[in-house]
Amino acid sequence: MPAEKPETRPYHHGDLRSALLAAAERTLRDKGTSASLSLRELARDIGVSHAAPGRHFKDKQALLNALALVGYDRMAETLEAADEPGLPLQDRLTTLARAYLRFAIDNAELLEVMYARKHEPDAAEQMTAAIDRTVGALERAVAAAQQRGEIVEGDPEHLTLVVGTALHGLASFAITGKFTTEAAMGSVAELVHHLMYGLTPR
Amino acid sequence: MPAEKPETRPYHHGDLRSALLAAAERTLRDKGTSASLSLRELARDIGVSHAAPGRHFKDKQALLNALALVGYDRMAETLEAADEPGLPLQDRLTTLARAYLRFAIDNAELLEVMYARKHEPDAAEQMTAAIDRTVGALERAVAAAQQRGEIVEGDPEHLTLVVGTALHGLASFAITGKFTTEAAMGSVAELVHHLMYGLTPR
DNA sequence: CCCTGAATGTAGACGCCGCCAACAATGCTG
DNA sequence: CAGCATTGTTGGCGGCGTCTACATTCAGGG
Repeated sequence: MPAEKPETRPYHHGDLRSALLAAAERTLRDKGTSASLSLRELARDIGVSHAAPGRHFKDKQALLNALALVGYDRMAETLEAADEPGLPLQDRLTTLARAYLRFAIDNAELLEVMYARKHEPDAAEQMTAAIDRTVGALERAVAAAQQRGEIVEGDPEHLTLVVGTALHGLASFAITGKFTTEAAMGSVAELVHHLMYGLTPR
Repeated sequence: MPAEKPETRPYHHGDLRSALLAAAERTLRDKGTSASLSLRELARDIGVSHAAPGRHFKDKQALLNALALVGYDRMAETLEAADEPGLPLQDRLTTLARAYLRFAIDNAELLEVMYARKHEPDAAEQMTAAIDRTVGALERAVAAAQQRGEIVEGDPEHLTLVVGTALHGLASFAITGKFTTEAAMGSVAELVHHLMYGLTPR
């Protein structure tokens, strides 16, 4: 019988790439910001050498990019799961808005990585595609309502922009601490109402 | 005649704190992101020792906080200068929106620092005050229009939120590259129109 | 006018980091 | 099963933020 555990580590991890992304997300949640996230620490947590991450991500930014894509995927899934195509637009938007806001608040650190203004050179197209998928949920809702004559005519993309910007802005405010979670969630219904009916009297 | 310039450096810089902030902003503009901003490099640029910045900012985050406050100040000034209180709300908002968007695009890196979700412990109140001053420009416009009966009744703060979130969201999209500058600027008028009159037919 | 303490800048060190290159173990495929 | 690509390890380089001890300058009261 060997003096030490023989199979402590099989030399090859098996799926180090996924393990790194998972560890990064967990650490991100704990530390609270992406700046204090170190490849060496991730490697330590997982139990591989400090240079091992380099085999899967050419540099730290590459890992952050991959993490952002994971985030977009998860966000799109969340929105698609929350969507209720049967509802009239106002209720449907309110539902989507709540889901987005909830996700943003629960994953604030991940959003920071996703919205970081620095993965421009490459990976930009993957990023764009991921964003479009997210916005798609809103766009479908708006387009459907428009076809039912529920809302004004015009380029659906422009109308979606109104909702998208408001929503994104609200989430930003909530994340950066201008609101409490409750205040932000509580504002959603009224916000959507104003978007639907405008600021001028009828 | 002395062999070397006698007054190359007066030992005490005079206003190192301001010099650091200025250098930081310049470097930020060049490098493009706040992550690659080093106290040691700033010190080198200015010509002081690597530990000198520590006399004015207890750590790197403290410098970023101060930089954020500078940014908020400048932004508020920009908005206040652009505001035209005489205009009807729609035009007034469009003007303010354009000014905000222009500032955001021209100072994208600074905005990244301002909206960073990490200076929570202290400095939070200064930050909040700075943000309120910025939002104040919008709030005044909305309140004035409301008093003139131009727009619906209700808590002005809530109505301002509608405009504020949409604006902030649009700026975020523009900054992170979802739009070109022109596309974003071109969307402003229509966006404000939809905010004023809503999505539902009249 | 100098003396003394507070501000401000310097020099050096510590530990951490990202990244690179050389080497070792493993998996895969012909 | 031989050989090559993949994956992980070790060691090292330079840069970073921060701390401590020390040097210089400034400012104000005797």
